[in-house]
Amino acid sequence: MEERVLTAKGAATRQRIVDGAALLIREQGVVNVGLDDIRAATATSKSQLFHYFPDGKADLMLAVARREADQVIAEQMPQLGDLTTWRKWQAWRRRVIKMYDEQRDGCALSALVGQLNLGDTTTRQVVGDMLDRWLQYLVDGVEALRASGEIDRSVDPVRAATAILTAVNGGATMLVATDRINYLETALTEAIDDLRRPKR
Amino acid sequence: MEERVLTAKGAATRQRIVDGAALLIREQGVVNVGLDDIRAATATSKSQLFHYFPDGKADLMLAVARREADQVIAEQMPQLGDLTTWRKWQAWRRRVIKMYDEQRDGCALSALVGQLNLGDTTTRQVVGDMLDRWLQYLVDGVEALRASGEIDRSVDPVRAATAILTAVNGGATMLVATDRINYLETALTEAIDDLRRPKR
DNA sequence: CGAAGAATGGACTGATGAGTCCAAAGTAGC
DNA sequence: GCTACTTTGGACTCATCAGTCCATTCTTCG
Repeated sequence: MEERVLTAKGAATRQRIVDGAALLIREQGVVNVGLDDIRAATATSKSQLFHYFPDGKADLMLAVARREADQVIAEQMPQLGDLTTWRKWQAWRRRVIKMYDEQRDGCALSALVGQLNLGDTTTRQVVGDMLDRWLQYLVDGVEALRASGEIDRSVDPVRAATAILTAVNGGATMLVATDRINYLETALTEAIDDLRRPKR
Repeated sequence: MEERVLTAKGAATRQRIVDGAALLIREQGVVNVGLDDIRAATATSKSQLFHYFPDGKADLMLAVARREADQVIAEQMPQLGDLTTWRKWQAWRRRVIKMYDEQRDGCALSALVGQLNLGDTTTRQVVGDMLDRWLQYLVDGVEALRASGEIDRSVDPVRAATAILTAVNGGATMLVATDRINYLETALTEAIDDLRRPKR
């Protein structure tokens, strides 16, 4: 739980390990990355790995999970944080699609989600928190559109935001599974366009 | 590639292995299931595993993948195959939500998708085919609604079906990742309800 | 029956990979 | 520059697990 006392050098090494591990895992998947691979890729020794992550691989994987979860949000900025007009929503949409299209090898989220051990509550927490933050940005965005009158009053911001978030995640999952981007593209576009369709 | 000559007994054993492996994997994830576990759970011997799956674990995993892919479709029947009225769409929707809600431990699809090795083209093919079939049922359903005038002519069946399929997959992924069903419930409901909202 | 081939049992091998350990090198503050 | 602590190197252990091999028991069918 408690972080040990780390010197600047130590902190840098720790970070190097997490970053290197994250990269390897994106490229090859959790299963195919061993501590020795990480060691080699980050120019460290076995003892360093266990020095900075006393509980071993699980510990390190959790650190990677946290890093990647933050990354997922960070990659969408600044657009995600400023969904105040229809035009900006479109910019975010394009950004997301482009983002996943480019790094189709390694969607950080999917690598995380897909390969977590069933019942791993800590990782679940990390992912859950990330999704909460993500959802909140979307809710804020929908509310902004509603406030400015760009979409109908009858739109429920939380429900709409949830639908959009799910479209992104579903699209990303299917992208990884099938290497086809069209699910993401279509579903996200439809979900956003639906904001402008009047409810009945 | 070619199946060997199997006696009835042999075929039964093979099936027992695939079924047992599938169950174990749903419960514990691919990573935590070894050939010895499968051997124990199915009352078989090592030589049997390699007799029926000459290429070893990868071979067996592929058989499991195929089985599970079929299962995903089969579990939604007969509703999925007869989405001809609005009422039937609702029945299917409830069915899907209930299905995932109950077996939240082991969504066959997610277990598959999440844990496949990156770049495993054969598994990708299996998943891709399954999604194609699934999508086709949805497209047929949307077209039926359109033909009967229950929804607007302007609805694009393929796009709408894609959005719905993505909602299910995204919801399922997030269910596994967070143990929360609400993403699936909300996103699927919204995606289906959007069918009835007039385009502009 | 009686061979040919299918099905089964289970010991054995070899590789891999997580985690341990101790000793050495660096660093900080007094 | 001395002591306490952090950081680093890397060999070693031990368990796990996929895959091999051969011997034995069934089945089928002429």
